[in-house]
Amino acid sequence: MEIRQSNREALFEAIAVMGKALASPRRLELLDLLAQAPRSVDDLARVSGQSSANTSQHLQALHAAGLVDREREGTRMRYALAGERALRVWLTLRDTSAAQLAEVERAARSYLGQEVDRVGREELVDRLRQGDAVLVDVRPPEEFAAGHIDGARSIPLDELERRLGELPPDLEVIAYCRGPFCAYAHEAVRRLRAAGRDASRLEEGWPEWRLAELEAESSVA
Amino acid sequence: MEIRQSNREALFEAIAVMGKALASPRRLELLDLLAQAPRSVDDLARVSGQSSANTSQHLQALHAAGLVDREREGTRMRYALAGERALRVWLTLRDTSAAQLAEVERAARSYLGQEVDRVGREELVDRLRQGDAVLVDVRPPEEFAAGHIDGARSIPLDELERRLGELPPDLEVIAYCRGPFCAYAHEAVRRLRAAGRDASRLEEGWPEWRLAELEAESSVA
DNA sequence: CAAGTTATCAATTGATCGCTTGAATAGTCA
DNA sequence: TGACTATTCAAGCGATCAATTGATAACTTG
Repeated sequence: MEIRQSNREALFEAIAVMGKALASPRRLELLDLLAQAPRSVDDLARVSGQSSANTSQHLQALHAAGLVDREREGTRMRYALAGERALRVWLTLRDTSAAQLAEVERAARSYLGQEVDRVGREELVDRLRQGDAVLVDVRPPEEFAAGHIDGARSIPLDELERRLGELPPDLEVIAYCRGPFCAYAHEAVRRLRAAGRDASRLEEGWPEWRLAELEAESSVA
Repeated sequence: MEIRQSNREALFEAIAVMGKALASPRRLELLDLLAQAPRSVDDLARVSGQSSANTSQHLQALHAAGLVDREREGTRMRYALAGERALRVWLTLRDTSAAQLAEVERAARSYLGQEVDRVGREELVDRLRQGDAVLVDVRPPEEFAAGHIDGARSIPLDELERRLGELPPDLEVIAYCRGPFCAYAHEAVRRLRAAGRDASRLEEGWPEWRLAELEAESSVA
């Protein structure tokens, strides 16, 4: 009886190991970055503006919680999200907190700036099939290289104005980035509009698209 | 630029509010109980073996994180899981930790005892349609009253032997309980087998069944 | 092998968390 | 109104956590 109870406690304690990993804003930021592409420790440290030592510690915590994998690559360590499951945990937490906590909504709106026109997944597919829109991935090129929506072309946000000429002038531009809480696509649409182009953003980003693909595959199989 | 950064940090901090709520084994246990049925504070305190004050504090933390709702009911406060979203967060965390962390698997096996035959959702539906099995909910009656699988009959675990006669002797008994990490159905099957009955357990419990129903509804709509 | 890079470790500090205890509050019912 | 119950509050203590700093270890390249 006593044994039963301690086993039960041990079970919740073991689950809480993963919960604890989700309790720090820094670690969530690392998960968010890793959802785009695998990266090295000090790459992540630089992008997230933290010290290497601190970043390394957080990555080890995420690893111990089963949320990220790691692999030596010569002199550096390559960290990556631990598969579809880890991605689903992060997106579920993010979306649920956005739905349930007014403060998340508020912080997101404040970070993203003025809202712009947006299209959903099905509308995007239709538009591309009809050929009256072009899909642009405005994330940094390494992230595009690590994976992107089929049919997208890569124009990082900071090259957008310079490379406007590459975009067929008669087509609407649909931009996407890291996800619904990433400011890149919003900013891209605002700049495209300022340049006189017809533009809108895809509601979701690459991680959401990819998870949907993975889930569609496994439900077929 | 600075403003942008602080907004971005604020966003992750706001999301981490929900993450922090998932960082304590006690709170996870409360979520697990609330996934079965709404309950009052000291009901939860009694069932989870904690002091009322401590339980109340944890429930307030879960409430502040948007994971549980509460409502006054006369002299007591009725806490309930905050809808489908909160349920999905908890089940996702639980299942992902079980898949990714060996320690969770180990703790679960140790808590559940010897494995018994099990059937999946589709098999259950087939068997019930064919009429060669009877579905039994072995959870406490309050939980059955708060919601159960359509077609199930309620026989709480501690009344099982006494009420064996209620079960048609020529049918296999399929038992279910709070979920895959609840020991009731396992124990019920072992006792039924010991009594000479053909028995197996449903792989999932009521919360998983309910979430699947809710998701099916919303994907149709 | 030596120099340089990348990652981790170890020790420390201040902050936060978890739980207990005892008191205060809100609501019910005789 | 007064006794009673359920819940919350407030203070306090020990444990854990987050971040910094400086040192160490692992690996590559010249």
